[in-house]
Amino acid sequence: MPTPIALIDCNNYYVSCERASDSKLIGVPVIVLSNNDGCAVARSAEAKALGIKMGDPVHLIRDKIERHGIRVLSSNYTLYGDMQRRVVASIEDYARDFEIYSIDETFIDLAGFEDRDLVAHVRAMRDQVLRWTTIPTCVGLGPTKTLAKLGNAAAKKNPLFDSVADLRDEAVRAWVLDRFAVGDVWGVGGATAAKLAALGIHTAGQLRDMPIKQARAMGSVVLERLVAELRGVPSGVVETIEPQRKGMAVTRSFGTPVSDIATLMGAVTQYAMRAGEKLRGHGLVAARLTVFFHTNRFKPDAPQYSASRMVALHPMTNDSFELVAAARRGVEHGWRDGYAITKAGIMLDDLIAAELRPRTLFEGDTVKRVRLMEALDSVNSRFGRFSAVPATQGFQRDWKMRADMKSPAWTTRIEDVPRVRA
DNA sequence: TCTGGGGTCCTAGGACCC
DNA sequence: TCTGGGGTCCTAGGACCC
Repeated sequence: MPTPIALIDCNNYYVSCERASDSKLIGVPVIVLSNNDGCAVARSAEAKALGIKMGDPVHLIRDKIERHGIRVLSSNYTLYGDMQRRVVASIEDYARDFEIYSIDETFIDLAGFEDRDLVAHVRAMRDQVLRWTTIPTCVGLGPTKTLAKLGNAAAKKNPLFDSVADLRDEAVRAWVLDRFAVGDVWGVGGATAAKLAALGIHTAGQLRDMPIKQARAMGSVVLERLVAELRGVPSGVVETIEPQRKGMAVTRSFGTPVSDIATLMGAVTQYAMRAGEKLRGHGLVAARLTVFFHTNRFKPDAPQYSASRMVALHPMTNDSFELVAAARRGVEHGWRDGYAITKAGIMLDDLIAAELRPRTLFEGDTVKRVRLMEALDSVNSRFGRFSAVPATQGFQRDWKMRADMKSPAWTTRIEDVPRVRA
């Protein structure tokens, strides 16, 4: 019998975080938007009931928002990150090992707790999260990660479960799988769901019963493992040590389109500066940088253009100015006049720990540059991001993304902490 | 009349996730 | 006017080598 695994997942996470700080948002329909205020990425139960879907572009649901008085917020990642820390702290007593899977989900390895009533155990855990953070959660229990995830989804959807579904129980598991759409299974996306449908496979139960060889032929080892997991045979474990990161990106859509190279250079310079800061924050160096930019793909009638240029970084580096120089070279090579660019980004690949980086013969004075970067980071951390920037970044940032309805940094900036009148 | 087989490394692109 | 950002993993195919 495999070790039981639990998945705890916060309900409507971004909305719940906003409600933790502003009680006026409780009981009314609320949505939180993606970066650039583009689409709805979190919805309260009330907003879901009004038919707002995940990923709905906000400009297409304007009338609904006004008609029902839906509260709309820009995303506030500082707040969500800080709240995550608090959620994890509330879980710690209930698990010896866990894997933080995303900003609102954690897998828990329940090895060593098997002699307990695990349903009571996870109920106590979610009570603790609620008490300490006000954030409601659901929990799925199962012999594999896929089944824990599926149980979590069932607990969310079906009120019968009262927020906790235990799929270790064979009868419960079979009942849930037969009613669970195959496209909602973790790891089955649109492309795979379409192929499965052509074979008459529409439920998680049918996928579980698919011949393993056929699964392999259709969706390679990925689908093969998935079928095994649905049968209760683990093919992945709870990863308790954080893996070495392989790549890193800073990409943004523009608030208004950009049609001249100087402005694009300004934006890309800022992204490269930020990418350098992220690299140093993780103690890493990169071996290559890719810069890309493109026009608006949602407007097929407008002239389309897309460029992507890879630049090798040798020696490997996390020096912001080297990254900026590489990125600017890439933009120069890829630029064409006459297009309205709406998005650009920097990607860094082949990362390794800075102290493991290979040395080269002609490095110059790296000590000075390292100290310069340290000074830059400390200025920006003390006086706010982008206090010290290269002039090439420009001062007119007309392209910067929209975030018109962002809540204050309630929990992380002293001026924003709410006051309570005595 | 006849033109190998097998291995590694790298990259691009697809699919999926939250 | 207006459609996010940041990741992972896998495979196919080309280049190269002996």
